[in-house]
Amino acid sequence: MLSKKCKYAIHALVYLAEHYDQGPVQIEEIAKKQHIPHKFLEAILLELRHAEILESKKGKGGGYFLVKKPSEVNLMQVMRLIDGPIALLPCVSLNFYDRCEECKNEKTCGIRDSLTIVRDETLRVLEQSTLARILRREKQLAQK
Amino acid sequence: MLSKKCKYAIHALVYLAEHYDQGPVQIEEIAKKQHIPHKFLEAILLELRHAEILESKKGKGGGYFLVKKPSEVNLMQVMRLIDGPIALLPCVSLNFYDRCEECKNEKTCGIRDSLTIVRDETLRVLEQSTLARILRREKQLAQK
DNA sequence: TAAAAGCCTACTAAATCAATAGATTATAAA
DNA sequence: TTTATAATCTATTGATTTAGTAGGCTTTTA
Repeated sequence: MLSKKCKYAIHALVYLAEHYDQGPVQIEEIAKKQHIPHKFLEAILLELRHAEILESKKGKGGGYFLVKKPSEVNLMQVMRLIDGPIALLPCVSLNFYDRCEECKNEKTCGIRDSLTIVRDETLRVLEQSTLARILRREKQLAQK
Repeated sequence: MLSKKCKYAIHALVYLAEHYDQGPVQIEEIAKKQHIPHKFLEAILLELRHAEILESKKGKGGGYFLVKKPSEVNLMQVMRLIDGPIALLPCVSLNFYDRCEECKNEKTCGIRDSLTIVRDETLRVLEQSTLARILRREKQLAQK
């Protein structure tokens, strides 16, 4: 399961994608609209800024805004950044690989083989899930 | 990520599938062969017994054995049992559903929509990953 | 009847999660 | 140039989960 932090991050990003190219949005506004604790959100947005997904402006009229286009930010990036590995075991992870102590032979491990398929399918879907796509889908669903 | 407990459970089950129809296997044997702490494994196997995947025999010559066929036990069942939800958010879970406090409208949530696809793909693969299939795959990989 | 082997209850140390507090720094407008 | 605004940084904290451990109890079979 995703951590609350990661869920908050996604909601905040979708909100900022809705306000793309409309100038900075204050933490407080996002916090209120998305029901996220202000101080917690502060830390999350800072992390997204360090990852160069967001940028910020201080002082009056300041706030956060997307530096990447909504079509260039996807859930795979965000989840890896906030929660770490997407694979179900470290020995199956692409970005956070760690060898499996139990396995005698990683090459012939049947569990690993199954979980590699899960990983690849998951990555494929998450990579396609851009902020732009999420917004588009929301509008589609709202019309019905 | 899966918990260690869940990883241990899967390894133990694969081991028992290898010894299917060969009488009870003692906890100690599985613990040693799979490098799992004895007492921890005890608790895990008990849980699998309560879920009617395993059965046990007490006393000398006792131990654990599969009651289901290796082709009837899959990773979806085991993961749900040990780690709970497979979906990435509670509001997307089939077996552990919990409503999302942040969303105004769950029906039109674009995040939910993406994660529902991830869930379905993951379930599809995990359900196909039976103990029988894992064993078969290990033999295949070993031959190469 | 004694040894073997699983069963059950309780406890604990360490890590992670979900925040909160408070002081600091940068910016813009008055 | 001051003041209000808003992000930044450091640090601490309580709750929960994870990954076990300890120890006695019960059942079975040789």
